[in-house]
Amino acid sequence: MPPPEGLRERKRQRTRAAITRAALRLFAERGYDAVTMTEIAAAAEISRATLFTYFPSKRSLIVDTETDDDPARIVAERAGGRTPIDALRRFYLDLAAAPIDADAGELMARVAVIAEAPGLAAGLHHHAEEQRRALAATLADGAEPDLLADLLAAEICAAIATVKARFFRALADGTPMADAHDRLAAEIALAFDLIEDGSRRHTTT
Amino acid sequence: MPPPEGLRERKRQRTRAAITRAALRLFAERGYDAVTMTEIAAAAEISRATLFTYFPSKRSLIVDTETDDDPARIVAERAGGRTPIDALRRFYLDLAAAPIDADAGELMARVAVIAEAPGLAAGLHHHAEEQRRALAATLADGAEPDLLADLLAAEICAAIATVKARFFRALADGTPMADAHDRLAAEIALAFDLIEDGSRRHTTT
DNA sequence: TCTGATTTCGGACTCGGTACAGTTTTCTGC
DNA sequence: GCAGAAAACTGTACCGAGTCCGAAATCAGA
Repeated sequence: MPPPEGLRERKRQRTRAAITRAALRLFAERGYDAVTMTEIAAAAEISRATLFTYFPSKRSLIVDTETDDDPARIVAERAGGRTPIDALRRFYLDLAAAPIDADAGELMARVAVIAEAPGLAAGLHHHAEEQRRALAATLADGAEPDLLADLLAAEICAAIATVKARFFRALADGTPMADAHDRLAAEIALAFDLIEDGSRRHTTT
Repeated sequence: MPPPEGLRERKRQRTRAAITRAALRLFAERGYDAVTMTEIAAAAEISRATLFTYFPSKRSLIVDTETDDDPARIVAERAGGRTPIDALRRFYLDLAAAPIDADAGELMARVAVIAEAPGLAAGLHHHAEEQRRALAATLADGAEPDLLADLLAAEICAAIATVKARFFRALADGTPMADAHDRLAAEIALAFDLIEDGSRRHTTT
């Protein structure tokens, strides 16, 4: 269905696009916290109530959860004989190897907004916390996670978040996409090496 | 100054105590999210505006930041010749060995409230995030942290948070303080071993 | 007791988010 | 093409956290 079916759906997607466009523009102009939902609704030419049917929260306007890597799922669906960490390492290396398909300009705008929104990290961490919990449960095969599962899940999620943050930070600071992309793969490899081999192998201090 | 100086100061401390008492009671009765600041003010017999001069946010009513372990400080002030991880391991083992001095009943009430407050983790993570950033900077000797410093800081903070969470979870679930306390030391030791030696040494999968 | 500084107070305000009833638009079956 | 069901949109009223302000009460020092 190349035309996405129905006029209703088409309109809806157009409205949705108008909202994100307006929001991103306002955020870029004045910063996340200085823009109100009422203003975004006005800029997108819809009512405030309607805005909340498209996006359940202000945060959801920039934190797209569609492109969602879910560590727990990756571990649960790993090929036989492969360790959880190996599966995760491979997945994220593949992810880093793939080209960025999204609109680079829009992505950069998002990154820039997120990079200097102080009140935004909390929401991201909430999402990360759920992923961590799920990963711990998966590592424990669904049972109540023991200490090792909890620790491993926490370390893995923390490492992934760290590498991601460094990637986006680099982009926001002006590093060309190609360079940041290259570095990303190397950093992912080191992150997983550190988890598997321990810090003793990787530090001199 | 055994009488803390001045009638004003005495009154202030009494009011502060009344607020925390009222808040903790209400939270325990109905849960964190179901209690409003207006209700707390009424229960403490002060005005809502005054309540906000004693506690700047609802969260601050239960998250006492006074007993504050700061990893960055611990690393920065470690004895010469000791590695950062060693310093942290020792500090947290000592912390676990020390008896709990605070009022056990009130502490348990706090823990119980926090354990089932869904909208509370965000604030805690914000604090944790600042600690993580500070630790990374300290590990990098104040310079812009490289990947290794970022990863180590993230893993350490994640591990500490995990062990703490398991401890409080156990208490909230009814584990006697003595048992939870014993387990705490063992879990801290394993957490730091895992960071130093890597997961390969500690898992069979 | 008078004066000046703090504290407290009530109330109005902002902003994110929810609830709802009523209207418009689109879809579907005839 | 039309009637009615379904969905989307709107305005408005509401809630709770948090801020701000002017006025009143309270305290400290002389």
